[in-house]
Amino acid sequence: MAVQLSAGSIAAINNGEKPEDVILQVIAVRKFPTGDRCRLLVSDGVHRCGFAIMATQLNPMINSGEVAQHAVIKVTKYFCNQVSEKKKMMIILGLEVLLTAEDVGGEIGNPTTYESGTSNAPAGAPAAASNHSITRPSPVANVQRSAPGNAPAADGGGMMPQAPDGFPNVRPIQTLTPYQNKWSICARVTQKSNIRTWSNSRGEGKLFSMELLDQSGEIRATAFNAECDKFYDMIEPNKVYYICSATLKTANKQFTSVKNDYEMTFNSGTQVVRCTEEKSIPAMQFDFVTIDQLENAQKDTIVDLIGLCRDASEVATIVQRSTGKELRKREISIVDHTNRAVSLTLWAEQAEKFDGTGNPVIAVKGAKVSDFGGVSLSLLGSSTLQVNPDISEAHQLKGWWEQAGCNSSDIINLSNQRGGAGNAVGANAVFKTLLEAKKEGLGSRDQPDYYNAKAIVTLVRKENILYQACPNDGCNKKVMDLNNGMYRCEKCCKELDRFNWRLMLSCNVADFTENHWVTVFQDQAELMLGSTAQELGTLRDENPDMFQSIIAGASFKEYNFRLRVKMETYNDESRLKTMVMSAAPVNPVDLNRRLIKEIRELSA
DNA sequence: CCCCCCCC
Repeated sequence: MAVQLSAGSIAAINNGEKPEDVILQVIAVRKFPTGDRCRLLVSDGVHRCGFAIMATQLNPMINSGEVAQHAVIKVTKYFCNQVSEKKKMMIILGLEVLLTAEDVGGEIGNPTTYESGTSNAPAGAPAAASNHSITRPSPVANVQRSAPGNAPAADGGGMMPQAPDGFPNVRPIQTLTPYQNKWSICARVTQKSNIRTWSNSRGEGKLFSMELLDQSGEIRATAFNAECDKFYDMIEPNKVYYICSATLKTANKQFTSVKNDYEMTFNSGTQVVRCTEEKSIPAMQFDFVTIDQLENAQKDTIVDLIGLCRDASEVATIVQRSTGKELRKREISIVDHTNRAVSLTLWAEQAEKFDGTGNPVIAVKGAKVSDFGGVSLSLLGSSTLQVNPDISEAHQLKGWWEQAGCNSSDIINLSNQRGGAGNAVGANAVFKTLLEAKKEGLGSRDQPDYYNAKAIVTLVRKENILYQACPNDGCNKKVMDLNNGMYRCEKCCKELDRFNWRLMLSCNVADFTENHWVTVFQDQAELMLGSTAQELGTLRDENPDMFQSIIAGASFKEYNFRLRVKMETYNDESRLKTMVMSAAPVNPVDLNRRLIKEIRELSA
């Protein structure tokens, strides 16, 4: 066998040595009853020992079956925790699989169970590891020896920065658990929230939270009330800090995408000191998806994304339905080399400060996927936005844009600006048949329901499709013709000498299950009739035949509709009203794209 | 001790 187990390394590690690149055989994999941590029973050919814990970010290797019983692994990065006086834990932060379970097919050698306190490797086994710890003295380890009160063996092979005075030894974030309290970390703040207040039955207060990153992993930390005041100003995003003495508790995965079983709460004893020797601490880590991958992303997924800002809207004010609060937002359209564009909504300060001039590269961490308009993205309080980050992906995108992207005529927008079913790309768009919508009772609650449906226009009611509307900006209320060349708007309380024609169609739409009457306003109606309201207003009197034929011509076309259903009460009578939010013609190009995709999936 | 993250 070409691969040799690191005989004696289990004893060496338990004796406080730190051999590098330890080659071990996996004897068993055990899942912890809580969380998703895994423990390995490993063998070095001499001893077997269940002291190895896998960092959770390595779990994919277990789930994929790479790390399985009998596989031979090389542990490239690890860290030791002293659990009790005689007991150590080896936390595996990095490993390579040298031989798969099939390659090996059984247990190598005849190892005996390692008993803590056993002196060295038995005679005959090479002391594979001991040289390393002699040739690579660790400054942190030296500090430990001179400070016997501290927990020993906390350096992870001499890679950890030196803690400042009064701080316990620096540990990798991945090794923190609620069961030890003598630790420091040296971590970069990759995300910092605003201060938020809360008030509920359990009380009220304020807090801010942050995400901390080092070489081993990440953790979320929260500072409440007094600690919120104490640390909010000093903690700056992207800077590196030593942190010690905070409370650890199990993270509720429901509320966070941070990859750690635990999270940190600052307490009155928590200390934070800026670290300026920060080179070894990684910067923010992105896990970018390309925009074409969003077509198949589930709604509410959290994603990292990088692309060029091809367009940005002005800041708009909207009213939050639940609270009546005014919110400010800005929509920006992001493109990447997959020739796809997606809309990203920025909120509040981020919306106001954003400057899209010059097509900057936008890197976003932790944006939420929404099914609005097909697929779109929204920033959350926990998201981070970087403009023109100095990373290779950004430079590549800039190059793509200048060479090809800016001239590309075939960029497909996954988010329809009209806010509707769009091109109906995106498996997440909720499509229903008209019968399903009816059976599910959509629109029968207080709030409107929205859904997408593919349907054919069967009939457009000819009567009253046009009305004379107030031309004042954003008013569009029906005006009263005073028959003296003047038109009165009751909303604006003004008499004006002109009006705009506006459309309000009543259409019957049908799919193979059911038909509904729907109302279609201006923009969508113009699209469906292929004429502007102004043209139609003129034609109605000047060329009634053509007017009629335009209306007739709107029938028997197929659309992906975005529909809004709401119960409306008029004269004590309640009935469901369906309104067309958007209508995207089902065009052959999109059909072909979807067919090709479906065929690929079927043949895969 | 929060855990909301909006609107079309």
